Amino acid sequence: MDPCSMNLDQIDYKILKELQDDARISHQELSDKVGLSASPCARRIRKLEAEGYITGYGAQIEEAKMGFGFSVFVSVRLDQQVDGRLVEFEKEVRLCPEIVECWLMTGSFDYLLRLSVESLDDFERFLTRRLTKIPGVASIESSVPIRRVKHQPARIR
Amino acid sequence: MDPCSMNLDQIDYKILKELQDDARISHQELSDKVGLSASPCARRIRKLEAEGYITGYGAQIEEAKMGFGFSVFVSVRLDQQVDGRLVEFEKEVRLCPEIVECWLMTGSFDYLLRLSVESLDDFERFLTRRLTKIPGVASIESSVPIRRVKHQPARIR
DNA sequence: GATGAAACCTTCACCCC
DNA sequence: GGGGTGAAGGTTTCATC
Repeated sequence: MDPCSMNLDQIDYKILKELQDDARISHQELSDKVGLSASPCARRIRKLEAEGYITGYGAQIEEAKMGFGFSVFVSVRLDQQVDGRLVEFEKEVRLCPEIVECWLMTGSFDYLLRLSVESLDDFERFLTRRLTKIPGVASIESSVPIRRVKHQPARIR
Repeated sequence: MDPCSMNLDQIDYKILKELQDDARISHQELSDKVGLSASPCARRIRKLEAEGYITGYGAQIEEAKMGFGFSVFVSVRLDQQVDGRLVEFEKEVRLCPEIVECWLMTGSFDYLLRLSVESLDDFERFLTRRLTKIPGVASIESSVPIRRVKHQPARIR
């Protein structure tokens, strides 16, 4: 399952946690926090990147400030569970900027989406003009969140 | 709604997009991409940070490599919708490392959680020993995803 | 918005345990 | 094998235009 697994120690986990919180921390400051000097600290980071533990570094953008403060969860069921339908649907999903997250689910074989839109009006427009027009979409169920209580990008041991 | 809104132009949006993809890009390279020189580019970044458009920078960690490659969505309904119950539940949520995401939902007034666990066994343990033990939890419904089709941290105009 | 100098950070070869 | 040191090169920052 894990072709290139190396054994991480407590220092590695600490480095990952610190970098998850602040990707722009300097090697020097980071090395102080984890109890190492800058050079071996940098070496460990490079190794974590090369082995795929760290996949990238991203700026966290405030969606609400972008004008997309309104999220909606949408469950979508397709009328046929054939592979072609899934491929076609997923292709459309990737093209919609409103869909910020999409999961293929077991069970009733449908998709869970999170949309990021400006308003309820905006959501309705997207629903009627775009989502329902995708071939194979059989039924749609929406849930509106009040607020995000917790959000942790990834769990670290 | 937006106390400190400044008008962003196309260059600002481009800067945000580039930084979302690669927070560690140098000001020099970024300035080339957006058609500016390094110094005004850095000024814009500082402004975007100060005004709250950029809330931070984070390393992206591969959960699967951490041993938590298994996600489960869980819908939780509480037996009472009184404020105290919500506060208590949310306090527990923040303490559980397995819960990586939590939304308070409208409608049936419950929570949508995403768990990050090692395995189905691990999930069952968490469910029976911890989640069902939280006071006020009336019912739980789980959905297991097959894979994440799309994941965009935040939508940018 | 651009330039250039000072301060800072990253990187690498090298040494040590 | 992994950790420390120091010098070279690159990057950020700031005053200035």
